[in-house]
Amino acid sequence: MAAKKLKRQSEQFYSSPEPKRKKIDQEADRCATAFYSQPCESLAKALLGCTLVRETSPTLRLTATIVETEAYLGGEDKAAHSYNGKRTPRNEAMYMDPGTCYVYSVYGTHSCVNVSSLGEGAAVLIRALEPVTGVENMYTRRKSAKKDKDLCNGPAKLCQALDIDKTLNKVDLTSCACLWVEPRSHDLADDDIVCTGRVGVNYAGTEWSNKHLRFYVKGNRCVSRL
DNA sequence: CTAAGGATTTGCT
DNA sequence: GCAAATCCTTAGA
Repeated sequence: MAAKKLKRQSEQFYSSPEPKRKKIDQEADRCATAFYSQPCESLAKALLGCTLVRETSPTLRLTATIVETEAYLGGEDKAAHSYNGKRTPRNEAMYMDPGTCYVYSVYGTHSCVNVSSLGEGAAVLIRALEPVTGVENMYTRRKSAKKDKDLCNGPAKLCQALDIDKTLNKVDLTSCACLWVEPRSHDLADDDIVCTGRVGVNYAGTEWSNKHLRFYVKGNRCVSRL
């Protein structure tokens, strides 16, 4: 009986457009609204060590550990797309509920993925992952990657590896059935988190590019740069 | 180091 | 409306 119901739900689920899919059963472990509802810097650090899960088909699940993030605060933060409360069609997701996915394209060909946090226009950029499952499939999209650590060691690389593009903009990570985050399976001490200036934001001036709003797991081979 | 690349925004007419 | 400048990057000299 239950199995039949689940099968029907599953069929409905996979026949609807991917970004619109809602979860059909209890995920074993998925970060919920309470997790995302924390200040940007705090969420950026909390995401380290968590698992980003991307289901691209009924039979293919890609997972990778988050090892590098950056906080974009909105308001005074000149590096943020939402600087000074600016709203555009592009950055709407930054103002949506905590746990909303913000995917934007940069330099034309590349996508980057962020997670909305608590605060107006505040979001966390995911900069690097350590691949865990579905590695072979990642290589099919990451043509130039020679080693596993090259698959996801950059914000646009990870999007390509996990097949994340703008069709996933504005999805709710707490309910989307094809993309979500799972909590840390192991503890991560504060001592193992390195804080530095953010990458690629020199246009914002030294004050904001040097602020320690970039976080990565100390010693991890998959971070985008030293 | 530089070129590529196209979506997005801005600043005009 | 259209043209120009900008860009949270990557791959490959």
